[in-house]
Amino acid sequence: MTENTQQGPHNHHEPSTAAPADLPTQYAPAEVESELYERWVARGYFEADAKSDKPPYTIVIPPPNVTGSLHLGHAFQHTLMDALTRRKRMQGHEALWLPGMDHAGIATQNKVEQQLAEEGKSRQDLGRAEFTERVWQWKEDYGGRILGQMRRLGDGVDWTRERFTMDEGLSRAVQTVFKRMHDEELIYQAERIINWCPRCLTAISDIEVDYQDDEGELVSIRYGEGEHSVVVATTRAETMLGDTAVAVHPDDERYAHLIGQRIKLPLTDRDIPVVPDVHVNPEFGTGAVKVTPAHDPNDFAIGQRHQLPTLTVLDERGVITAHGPYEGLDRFEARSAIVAALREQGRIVAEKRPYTHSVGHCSRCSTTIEPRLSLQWWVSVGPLARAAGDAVRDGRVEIHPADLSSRYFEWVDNMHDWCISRQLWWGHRIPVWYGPEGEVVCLGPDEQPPTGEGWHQDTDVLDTWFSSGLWPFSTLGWPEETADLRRFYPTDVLVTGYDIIFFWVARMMMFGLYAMDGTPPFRSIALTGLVRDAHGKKMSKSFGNVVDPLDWMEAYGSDALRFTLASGANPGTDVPIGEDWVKASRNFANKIWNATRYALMNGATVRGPLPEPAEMTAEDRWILSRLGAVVTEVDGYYDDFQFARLSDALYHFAWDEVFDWYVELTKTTFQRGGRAAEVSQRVLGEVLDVLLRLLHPIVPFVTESLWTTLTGRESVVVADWPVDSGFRDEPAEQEVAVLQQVITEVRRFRADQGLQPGQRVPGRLALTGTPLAAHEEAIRSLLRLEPAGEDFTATAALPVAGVTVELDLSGAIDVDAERKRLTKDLGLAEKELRQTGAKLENAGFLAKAPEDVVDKIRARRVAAQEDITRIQEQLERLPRG
RNA sequence: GGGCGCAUAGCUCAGCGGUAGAGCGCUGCCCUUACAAGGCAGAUGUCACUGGUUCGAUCCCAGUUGCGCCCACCA
Repeated sequence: MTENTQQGPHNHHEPSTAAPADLPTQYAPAEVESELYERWVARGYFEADAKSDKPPYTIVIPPPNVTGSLHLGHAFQHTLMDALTRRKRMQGHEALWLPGMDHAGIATQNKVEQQLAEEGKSRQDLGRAEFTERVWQWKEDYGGRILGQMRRLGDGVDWTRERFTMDEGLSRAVQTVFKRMHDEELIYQAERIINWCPRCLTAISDIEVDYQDDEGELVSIRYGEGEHSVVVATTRAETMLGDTAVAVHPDDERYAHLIGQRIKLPLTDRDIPVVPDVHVNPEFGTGAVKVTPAHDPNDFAIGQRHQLPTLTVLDERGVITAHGPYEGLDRFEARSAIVAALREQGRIVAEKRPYTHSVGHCSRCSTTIEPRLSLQWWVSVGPLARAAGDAVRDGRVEIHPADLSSRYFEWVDNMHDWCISRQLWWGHRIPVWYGPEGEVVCLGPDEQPPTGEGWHQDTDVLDTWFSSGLWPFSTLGWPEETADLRRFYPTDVLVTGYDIIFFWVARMMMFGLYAMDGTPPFRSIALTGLVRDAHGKKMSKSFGNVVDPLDWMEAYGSDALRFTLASGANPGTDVPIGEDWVKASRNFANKIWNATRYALMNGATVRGPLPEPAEMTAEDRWILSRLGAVVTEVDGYYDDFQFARLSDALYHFAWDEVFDWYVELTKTTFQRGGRAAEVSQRVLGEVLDVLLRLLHPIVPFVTESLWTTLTGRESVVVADWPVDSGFRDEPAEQEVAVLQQVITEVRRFRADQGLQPGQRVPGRLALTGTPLAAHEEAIRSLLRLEPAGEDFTATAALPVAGVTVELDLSGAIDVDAERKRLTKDLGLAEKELRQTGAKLENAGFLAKAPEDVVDKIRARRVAAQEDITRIQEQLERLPRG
């Protein structure tokens, strides 16, 4: 903790012990949330102290793009990360949740270029320096938007440690890693076929290419003449201008006579060789393939095997550069023009036919990718990827849920070298300088560039994921040996989507292991699914089902959104969300609000020691017993990132057990007053105190408002996380279970009889000698039973679990309704009797089933028999209709 | 082409060898002095299909069908 939370001006008690009556009857989130958040920040609750002696707990945020705004996916992951850090902070850890943003090279550059285009300008018009200046300005203007949204969500991040992938410290980290890897030849320059986006005008890596099935046309073209001819098939006819061979399978007898021969390439004055290559599939098409080494990765490989020349015929914008009639045509125009010309020459042997094939598109702008031969920088991933795989394989890093680790392995075990250079202007410039004599110098962060004529820096920048990959340690000060780095690295858990395993997770693993001497960047990886709409459909602009989380937060409160997201968070699975569900969560928050308000009005308190169990009623002991169990249950779920289950457990415990049953059962105790009331008031205070603390990480705002009011203390943010008291009371739990059963049964009877819920009915309770004797008053109150008068004649008797309840309905009983209900129940009980009987007569079952299961079946049979007897008695007692 | 996952109430999803669960929705009654954003009671399922293992299968195994996702150098 920082000085803010220690003794000091901020430590005074807020005037938070408002009289309960002052609390409005409905929770109004919008009014309190932002105020509470700013108070937390001002008090420094979220600031981590590297010098503290508490055990550290660290999460670095997946840095959102500066260009972006908060979408539901962020809100979802942030809710989980916030809950994890808030809980650990309450558990006494030095919890650091480190925020920041990613410069998002290509995405941001595109955005600013779009803006320029609206002004009729291009980045070239501005020049590199002015353009990057403009991007920085843009970042200043819009980049902080998402940070404001994070505050709205309640993200308890340490704002004093906010980082940006392009800030100075992170740039030093980038340069340091680059130089070290360059010197160790893990980074190298090579000319290869890369994925080129003719619109973004840059290379992109394999995973930045989205493949879609596109309708293309497969045309078959005859190369050469007569005996010396061969038919090839292609979907990219325009690349034929760059063909430097035709390849056939070496064993393909159809073409044996051509191997080693040269044939005429149509539309050109060139002859190209026919080469044998085992990678040609004789079954596909004609079994002969045109080879364009400069414009196709496979062809490039064939070219290398046969020392074929590479002939570039398309420029960076996808325009034909080959001399001749097609020069200057766009690749798609050239395609039609060339097919037309070939047809005219009678070289199209089979008419072109529709052909669906997978075509790569730029993931940033959807432009069709053009494979292109060019000189780029690469990371040699072999040893790094192996280490990244091993760290998970040997258990140093755990992936949750475990079955998604196969996706991780699939990637790291088959990784190709990573193209890291981008022909962009926005990003970390490659720290390599070229001299006039062909010198190549890679510089570290403190080294001065060479001076003198003819020296120039590489013009490319690094893939944005290069700096993201350093995030877990660069944000903590690396390469400096900072206190933060020593204290908070490695981080405890990475919370991110399974869709980003390749882009980010694997790369952080590689870089972390490499730069931090084999220490993986996190202990656990908690993978989340994607947020989808209420029908499980992907949210996308084209569907029109995208929701701005701010809208829902404004309407229902941040807590409601957070609780909804947490409730849907089953590890690694997608989360559907709809407005109705957020409403339901808002209702839950309101329920918490009102239940606490009621409790305060009835004297619930946290003051003084908890009374001895001997002084408590059964319901007091029951709810405390359940409370302890819930604490342990919730802790278990946190350990496995089971947010849906812990939310569900808390929801039902709070609403069903505490708010419905316990609160209702204690009403008569409170009315009666006395010592019993004091005991229950203290118990209710205890239950709410613990419950609000348990709920706080998920719904921080409403719990803060209520907890400070309830306890008069500073803030639940810095309260202790509840510990299971260990108190359990099995008899009390059973007693309350019977009580619930009796009450429910009578209520059902009343409902069936059409009695108004408020209508008082003379009733007689035979409770003496049963465990429920002490509950008579509560039962009478809940069931609206009046004392029976002189002329009481029972017309209905409901024996449940040994308790008999008789009601005098003054002859007004609806016999038909009651007979119908009883007959139905009788049928069910008889069925149960048959089924359990069959089981217990089954020798195999008795021999092999575990004892507790057999006992359970026996108990069920006994219960069924009792039910039958009881129901039959009741049926007999009914007046004839 | 390779790999993975899913099929459970009207909808969205939990569960998982031993009496089918939740939320929302639905039906009926109720503005009961905490809450109508609420209370009480209730209805609703060949747990995709076919076989197998088992005393017992929604759950395990095999196959079928239908969806979804990931990977791949589909000329």
